[in-house]
Amino acid sequence: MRAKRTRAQQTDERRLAIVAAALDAFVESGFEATKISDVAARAGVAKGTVYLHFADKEALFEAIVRDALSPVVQGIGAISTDGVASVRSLFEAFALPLMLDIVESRRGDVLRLLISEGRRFPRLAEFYHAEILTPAKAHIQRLLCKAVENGELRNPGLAEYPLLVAAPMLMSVIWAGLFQRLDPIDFEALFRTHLDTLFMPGA
Amino acid sequence: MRAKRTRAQQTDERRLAIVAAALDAFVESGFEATKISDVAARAGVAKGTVYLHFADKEALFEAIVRDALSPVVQGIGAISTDGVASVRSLFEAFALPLMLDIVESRRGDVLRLLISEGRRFPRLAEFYHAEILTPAKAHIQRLLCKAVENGELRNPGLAEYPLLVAAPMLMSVIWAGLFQRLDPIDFEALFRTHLDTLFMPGA
DNA sequence: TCTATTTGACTGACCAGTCAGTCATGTTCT
DNA sequence: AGAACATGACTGACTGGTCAGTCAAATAGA
Repeated sequence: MRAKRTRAQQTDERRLAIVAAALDAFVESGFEATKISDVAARAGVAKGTVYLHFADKEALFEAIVRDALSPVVQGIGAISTDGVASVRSLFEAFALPLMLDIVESRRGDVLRLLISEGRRFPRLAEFYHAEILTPAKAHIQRLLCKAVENGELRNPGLAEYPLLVAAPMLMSVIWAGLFQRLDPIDFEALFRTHLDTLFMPGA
Repeated sequence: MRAKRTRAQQTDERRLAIVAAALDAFVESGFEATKISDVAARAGVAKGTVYLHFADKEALFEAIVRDALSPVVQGIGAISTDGVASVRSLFEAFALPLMLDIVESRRGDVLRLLISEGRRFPRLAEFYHAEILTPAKAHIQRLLCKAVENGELRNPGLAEYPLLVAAPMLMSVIWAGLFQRLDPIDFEALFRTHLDTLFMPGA
């Protein structure tokens, strides 16, 4: 039994199929090496159809990266610091699963894609910086300041460099993409050791 | 006054010119987008000449990355731990300048290139892993063990994860490539804060 | 029927890699 | 020494193939 669909719905579905196919293809091959005909084939659509939805290859690329990243933008402010015993427990409860998800999921692929192609797409780098990095930095910084208040941080100066807290995640994403098959790493243990380094012992 | 050159010398010079030009071109545009004709033009040489020295575009790419990375291999074992007061001072004396050099020099460009193209060139990823990462990891680990003996490390468990020590460098390289122009970072201060986090205070 | 949507063959530009020919350099002979 | 010859490094026009983007024709919905 086949559900009836309006034309508008079909069009939307096609667009989503194209976006999903394009994400796979770009992640797999990078921008230059990805063929629009291949994206179309994966989406079960003719090449021309891709051009009904996106002006050109660059527009398609930027659209899928923005789409994939937008949910992250939403989630960044979600963690509340109110009435929480320790900042470390917050990190363990939220940052650790988030990191493991990013490293192992499609989001990690997108991050790698951005790192690889960012220089050729400065607008994308700007978008990422403005919409994700800056809020994320501010959020981490807020948490770190709270941790300093609580006397949880071994090095209070860390509050000025939230990027140092995030660096192991970036490294893990890159490692997962390039070396995990040669030399597997236990990312969870790595991240826990990182927390042990940041926070006072015996909390 | 023009020095006389033998044929062999001229050939060598041309080869070097091609390698240098190719490095610039690949760093600037990535593997796919780089045109051999452009490499040739930059080297002041005809396109065919490039193919007298390198079998194809991939061979040229691998050659320049290996060439650029080999000096790093040499230098890794050079730091001695004998009769040094503190491991931290060793890091400050050697690792900090090394890191600043990598972040700001051509070596950083090559590292970014490797991160971007590594998935498409597994042999290169393997080479980098075997010749650089593994020895570097072992070396850092040796230093960390010594630091544990000295009671210098705030978190002795860190000795199991030398990558955590290197993560800020990787992050800096990526930041330098993508965001430094939007949002400059003082890499030296960042790295010093990193050291403050790793080592006991008041050393 | 008539219109909006989709299709895929087609075009034009582009580029990796080739190869027949050139010529500077090095070698041998007188 | 100097002329005649041999070498092979270098050149760049050319080939074969690829692919982004177009558009006239086919198709499916209203």
